[in-house]
Amino acid sequence: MAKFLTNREENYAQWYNDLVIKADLAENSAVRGCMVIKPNGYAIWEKIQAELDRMFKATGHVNAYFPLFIPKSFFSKEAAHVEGFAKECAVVTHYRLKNDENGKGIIVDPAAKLEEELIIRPTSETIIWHSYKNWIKSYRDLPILINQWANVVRWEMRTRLFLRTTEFLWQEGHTAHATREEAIEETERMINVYAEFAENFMALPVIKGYKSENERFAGALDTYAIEALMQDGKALQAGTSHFLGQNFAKAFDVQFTDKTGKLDYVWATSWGLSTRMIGALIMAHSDNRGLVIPPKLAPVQVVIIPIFKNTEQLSNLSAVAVKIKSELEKTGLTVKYDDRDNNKPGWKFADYELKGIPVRIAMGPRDLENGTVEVARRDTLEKVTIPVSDIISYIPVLLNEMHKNIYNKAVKFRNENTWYIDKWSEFLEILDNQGGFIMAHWDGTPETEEKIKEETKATIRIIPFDSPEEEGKCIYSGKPSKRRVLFARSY
RNA sequence: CGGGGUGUGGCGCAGUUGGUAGCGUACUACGUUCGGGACGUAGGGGCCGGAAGUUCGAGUCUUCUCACCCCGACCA
Repeated sequence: MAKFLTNREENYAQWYNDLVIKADLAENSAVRGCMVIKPNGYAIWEKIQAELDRMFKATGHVNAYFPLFIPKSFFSKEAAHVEGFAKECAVVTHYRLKNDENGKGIIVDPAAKLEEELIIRPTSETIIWHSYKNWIKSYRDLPILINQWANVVRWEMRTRLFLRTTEFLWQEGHTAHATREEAIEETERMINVYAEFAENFMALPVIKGYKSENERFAGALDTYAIEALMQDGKALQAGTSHFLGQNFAKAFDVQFTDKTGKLDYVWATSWGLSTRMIGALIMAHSDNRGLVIPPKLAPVQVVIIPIFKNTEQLSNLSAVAVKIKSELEKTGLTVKYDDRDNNKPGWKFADYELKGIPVRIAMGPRDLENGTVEVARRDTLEKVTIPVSDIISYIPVLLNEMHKNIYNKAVKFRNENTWYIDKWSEFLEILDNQGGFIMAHWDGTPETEEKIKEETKATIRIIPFDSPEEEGKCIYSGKPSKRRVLFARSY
């Protein structure tokens, strides 16, 4: 096994895996490709959930829940959709076990075979549209703006903690609209929500854009995505929003009567964001000391550590610490006071750095005498000593400042690793050396994209919304192109 | 599914030409410590991933098998 945090350049994947495990976020479970999300990891997910949920509700959405199982027949109604997911589905075929007559233990009871197999949802479009059919008769029933927090299963060949697990947690929004324009507007609205979330809460700069035809969601007319750059130069798709057109409405026969009394199919969108975001957070911000959790998503934002020789000193320190804790909590922060005496302060410092707690307040007898505390920030590891009376005003400002700093650092990294390239040789050279985002011209054909993928493993991550029009020649074919697209190797 | 690697106390590892398992860390107790991952003393914990075989004797050799990790293939 690789040594913890020592071989980052040699093997980023291993470094990442070690970090996840050392920081106590997750571990492999007994089930192939599945992970146990441990309390430290789940707490981050809960913060992500809370913020996203707030944003969804602010944009008019409500939560609901649909079944885990999807009858096989539902799944095959939309041709492109089944094509896209067929290869990675877990299928339930029986509903009962029994004791083997030959003493071989528990076996599947052959008599309990399901007449129709059930698919464990890889995504919920089909089962949701089956319900929507019954809910929608008139334009007055629209729009339907529903989100679901759920688990899904995709039987990928290769898995990695948080980034691609067989089972993962996510939210999936499924909306139904009376008009094409309204649905497109919703698709755009939600990709903007995701981008805003990434930047304001994850401190993660992202690029918004369209997916190319090859990379589009199975069954969508258009897929918008946000892409982020990880520290090893690979791209990570962090959230997607799909304009589904009338594909699912037609597949599930969902028609409504419009204002003029005419029948029409409903327009749809879907959008999702998963526990992969935790992976993005880890890979984007962490350093060789461990995690760096952006302050707004940190389950514990401030930890107070007393430095003491005996119980008398501890109780003197505790009196002050507890007061600081409750004062900070009144401002809405989550604060932990760690007065355990089974670990030395130095051990605690290192441990909380590994776990990415944004701010550490240390206080010992010397501070008590001077009426001060030592405040250390995780992002820069800088320490300052300030008067106790300043803490309440100091910490919130510091946390804001840290968010900005972490974000700016990520922006700087991305800018330094974004290349505007016009020569194929340079394209190859950059992929082999430092990686990163490559902005290059493309002739717009799936064939060219496919060939580039075959030769370099790089794909078009996104056609940025804000990519300006300019005349150019395709980096691969030399044919004319009107704008640059974003190429990268990805997870 | 192909290529490579690893399976030995909770975690990280060593174990030579086969001789009946050890180190670091963690854990327990006591004492001394406590401003950047403390120290001493004394303890507890492993039939060496599993199965079969060779042998007087297998962590070590052979065959089979399982699991995990990395690289590919695959991946809204």
